Amino acid sequence: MEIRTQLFHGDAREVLKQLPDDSVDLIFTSPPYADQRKKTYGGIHPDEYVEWFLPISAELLRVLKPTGTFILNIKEKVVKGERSTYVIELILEMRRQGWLWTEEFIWHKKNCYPGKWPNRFRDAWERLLQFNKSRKFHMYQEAVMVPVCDWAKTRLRKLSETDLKRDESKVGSGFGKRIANWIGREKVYPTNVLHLATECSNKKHSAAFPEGLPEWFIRLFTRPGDVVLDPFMGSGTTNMVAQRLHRHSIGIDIKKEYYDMVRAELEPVKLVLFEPNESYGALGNG
Amino acid sequence: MEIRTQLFHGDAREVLKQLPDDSVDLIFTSPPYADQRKKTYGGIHPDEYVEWFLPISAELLRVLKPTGTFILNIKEKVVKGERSTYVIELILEMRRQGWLWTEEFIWHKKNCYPGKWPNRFRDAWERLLQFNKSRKFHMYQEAVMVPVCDWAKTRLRKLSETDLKRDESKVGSGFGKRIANWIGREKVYPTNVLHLATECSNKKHSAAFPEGLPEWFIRLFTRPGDVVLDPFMGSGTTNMVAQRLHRHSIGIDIKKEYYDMVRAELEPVKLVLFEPNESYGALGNG
DNA sequence: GTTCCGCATGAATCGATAG
DNA sequence: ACTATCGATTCATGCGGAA
Repeated sequence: MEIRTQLFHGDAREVLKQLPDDSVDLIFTSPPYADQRKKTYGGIHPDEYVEWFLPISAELLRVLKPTGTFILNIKEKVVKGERSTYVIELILEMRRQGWLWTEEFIWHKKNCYPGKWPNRFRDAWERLLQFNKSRKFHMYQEAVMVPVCDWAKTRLRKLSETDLKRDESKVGSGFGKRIANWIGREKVYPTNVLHLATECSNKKHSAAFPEGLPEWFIRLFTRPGDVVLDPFMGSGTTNMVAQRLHRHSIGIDIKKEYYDMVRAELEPVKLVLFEPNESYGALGNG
Repeated sequence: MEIRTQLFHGDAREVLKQLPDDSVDLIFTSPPYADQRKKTYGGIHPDEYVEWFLPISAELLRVLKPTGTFILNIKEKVVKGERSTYVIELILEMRRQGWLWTEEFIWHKKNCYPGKWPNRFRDAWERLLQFNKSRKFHMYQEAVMVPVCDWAKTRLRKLSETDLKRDESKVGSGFGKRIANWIGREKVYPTNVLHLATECSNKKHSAAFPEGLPEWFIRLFTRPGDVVLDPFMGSGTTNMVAQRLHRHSIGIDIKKEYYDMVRAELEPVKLVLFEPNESYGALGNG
């Protein structure tokens, strides 16, 4: 099967208008957090965040198939000692827009940012908000089943603590490279808590989230040949994983630097490129 | 030190009015969850939940010391395939009431309720919303420090007692010996994710949360001799832990059956009982 | 080819200092 | 008074180099 990876350089608010209605199976994205990443993106003030995001989510609602799913990775920052409320306000506003707030997954970050403060602990989790267009959405639960946890007993004696620890962290995601070893064993369905480590000091590309995160949701909500969209692709993790899993994908980023980087890393034969100075072609469904 | 445990039988909305201003150091509670079935005793309809809770949170704001903390254990239900929004609406309304939404802890339930649904996974987490009256609240972080590396802690908890007590000579791998080494290691501050198992032990009454949950917050936000309040005490887990940790505590429940049960279980000499037909005495501060 | 050890690096947050 | 910038704090992880 020929897999297309379409990259766009431009503002998500504008580029999304070029995409046809009901054409995407999964939207997985991690938009710039409020006042975060000022150097790379502009940095949106917490008070303006909902207002900024709503036009985008309106377009996302339009391009998503009725059976599709939108996963929004986000976490509110602390302002003056309080958690900001823009994320929960966004949930309420998106429901008014027509979205269904189906579920909230938790990404439990195994290695969170260090630090010590007198009034709070380190923040070790982020939200993965699941929105849907209708109650009848596609979900392929078997694709993310995890082995039962009796493996530990058999491996405990052989492995060093270091190996044990590292294997375990991968088991939490269900996507350790040793997963092949567990094929044939009894498997169970996962929960709505994902236990992954952030990928730090990965020199090639520093992503906001580990590959295991989009991988889990791509497996869960799409099949090979489906279309995955990330309107804030950043280093392109979502598109890279989609390509590896044989899903078509669309990536958008406002930063030329990211656009160029992802273009260089993804397999060229599968790429379809769109730049602002070109005329946008019609996009077919996957 | 003489520790008082005051139990009230009655409606929290009424009983709380009897408590003096600025007299409580920590409120830890898990209120009755919303229930769609209107007939259910004690259940509040999701649409009426915020309206029902706000008068109570107003009283809680009054009785809490300016340096105190309110921990609200709650999780929204699924209604017609969607997560209800009453919890996030409650956060917004409580802020308007004057509360500061300081933090949201996650209780990651190690063994969550089993089950399978076509469109969602098992729910393995609950919210622990931290509200404060002012930005200067007491926090005793050293009381909840954990051994280095979360995996070490997890490993320790997972091991059975025999594993821990086992003579190192019997363990060819040296695993037991290494466990002992970790115990003496340096400790670090925890994160805002708590990884506790639900208690499925042989308890007569099923508690909404394990003892470890109130214990962690009681240690974190109070010192011995401080006052802990649970306006929906249920089986009295919060008060039981408070008593064990030498904190004064106040428990309220509308169900006579719970009130009687907790009264029977807590150490009688430390109890101060209040029933609706008695005149409420003045309550001293801890 | 393993195992072990050292080190850089994070979607962070606070408090102080400066405009 | 209010916002902007900066240093200090802190720890799990992956990577590279050494034994």
